[in-house]
Amino acid sequence: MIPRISISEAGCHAGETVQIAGWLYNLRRSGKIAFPILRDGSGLMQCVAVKSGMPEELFETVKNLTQESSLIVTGKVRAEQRAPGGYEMDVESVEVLQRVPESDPYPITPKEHGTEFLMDHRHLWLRSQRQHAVIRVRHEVIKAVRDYFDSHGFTLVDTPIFTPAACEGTTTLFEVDYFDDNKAYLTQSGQLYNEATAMAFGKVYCFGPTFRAEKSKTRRHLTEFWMVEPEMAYATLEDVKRVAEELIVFIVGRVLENRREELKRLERDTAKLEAIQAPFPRMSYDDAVKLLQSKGSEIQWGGDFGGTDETILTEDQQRCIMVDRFPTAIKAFYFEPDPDRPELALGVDVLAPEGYGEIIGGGQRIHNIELLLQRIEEHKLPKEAFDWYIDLRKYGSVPHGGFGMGIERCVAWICGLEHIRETIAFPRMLYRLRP
RNA sequence: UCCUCAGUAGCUCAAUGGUAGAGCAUUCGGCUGUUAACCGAAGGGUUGUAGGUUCGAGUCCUACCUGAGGAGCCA
Repeated sequence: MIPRISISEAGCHAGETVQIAGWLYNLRRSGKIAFPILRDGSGLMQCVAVKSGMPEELFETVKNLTQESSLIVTGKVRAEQRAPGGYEMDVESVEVLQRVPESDPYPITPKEHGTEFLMDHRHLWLRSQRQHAVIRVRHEVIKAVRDYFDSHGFTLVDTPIFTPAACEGTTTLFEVDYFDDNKAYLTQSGQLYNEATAMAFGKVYCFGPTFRAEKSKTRRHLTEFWMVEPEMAYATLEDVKRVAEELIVFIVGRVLENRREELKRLERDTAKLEAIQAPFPRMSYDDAVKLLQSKGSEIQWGGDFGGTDETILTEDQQRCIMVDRFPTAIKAFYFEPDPDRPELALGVDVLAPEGYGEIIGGGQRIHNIELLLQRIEEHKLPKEAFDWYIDLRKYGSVPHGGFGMGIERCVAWICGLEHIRETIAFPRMLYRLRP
C-alpha cells in the first residue's frame, strides 16, 4: 500500500514513493518533459514527467492535463533545488478523477484579474495561494482569540442571532419576518446578553456573526462579519483597556509565531507587527480632538472621528492607540459616565496603525438602575423590551464592562490587506450577496 | 441616500469622431529542466442597455443598469 501524504509533509518522505491527491495548479511542458504542479490545499508540489522514462500513454495523459483537474499522483519524492518548495516528485502513475474540459477551461488563470471577476468567482478564487494565506491567518487569529480567553478564566457563552430589539437604537437592523408576536432582527451585537451571562459567570465571551444593515460601501465594511465580545463583571474602563491590549498583543504574537510563511506570501512587513507591544499609547478624546485640529482636521469637539481622522491619529504611531472618554451624546445609551465629567462616557476605541482604523470598541456599562432608566428614556427606547436588561441592575448590580473586536478588520490589518473582503470566505457586502 | 470613477474578445487592457487591436487563456505545430516557461499559427466581438447628435460614434450628449472607491454610520 502506497502511503497518501499531504504536500506540506513531503520533506519527511524524501526518497519514498508516495501518493498525493490534489488538483492541477499549473502545467509547463516541452516536447519530451512536463512539469505539472499539483496543489492539495497544504502546499504546491512540482512533479516531473519525462517522456522517455514512462509509458507513452501516461506521458500523453500528463502532457494534456488541464488546470484544476482533480488527480491522484503516485511518485517518488526527491529534494530538488530548482523546484518551488525544495522538493519534487517523479511521476510514476496518475489517476485523473475529473478532467476539466478545454471547451470550458478554469476561469482563473495565473495572470491578473480584476476585483469584480474575482468576486464573482469567489468560490474558485479561494483556491489561490494568496487567499489560502489570508484565510489561514484568519484561522490563527480566531484560534488565538479563543486560546486567550479560555486561558484567562473566561467562559464561552454564545448569544442569540435572532433578537427582539435593537441593542443600540442607531444602526440599521435586518428584519426577519417569522415570529408571530414580534418582529425579529438579526443581532448586531451580543453585548446586552453578555452582560447577563457575565453576572452569571463572572467573565464571559461570545463569538459569532453580526449583521449590520448600514449602507456603508467602503473597504472597511461588511454587512455580515464576525465579532468576539468579552464582558467582565466587577470591571472598570481600565480593566477593559488592559484586556483589549493584552488580547491584541497575544493575537499578533501568535500570528508571527505560526504564520510567517503566510505573512511572507502576503508581502507583509512583519517589522510593523513585531512593534505591536504593550503598553499601547493612551489618549483621551479631548486630546485626540486637539491633535486632529492641530493637524488640519475639521473635527469639532462633540463629533465622531471620520475615516481620515483615524488615519491621522495613528499615522505617527507604531502601535495601536487607545482613545477613551467620548462625549456621551455620540455613544450608545449603556455607557457609564465619567464620575468627574458626566458629559463623557467611559468608552474606549482601539485604533490599529497604518490607517486600519477601529478594530475594538468597548467600555464600562451603566450599573445604576436609575441612570439606566433615564438613558433608556432619553434615547426613546421601548422600556418593555429592556425589562430583563434592567433586571440585571436590580439583582446584584456591579460595575462591569467589555468590548467587541471585529475579526475581519483585525485580520485585514495583520495581513496588510487593502480591502476587508478578502478576510472572509464569502463576504457579504452592500450589493454583494453571491456567490 | 449622496459624490467620484469605470464598463471593448473567456481574462487584463489598447484604439485623434473615420477598416475594433495586443498579451494571457483555448485549439494546432515546435521544444528534455521549466519557474506567471518560451517560439510559430488559428479561432474568438451586437464595444453594459436604450435613445440622441453626426455623412460617420467604442469615442460626444441624455437616461438607465452593473461594478469600484469614498462620504455619512460603524467593528
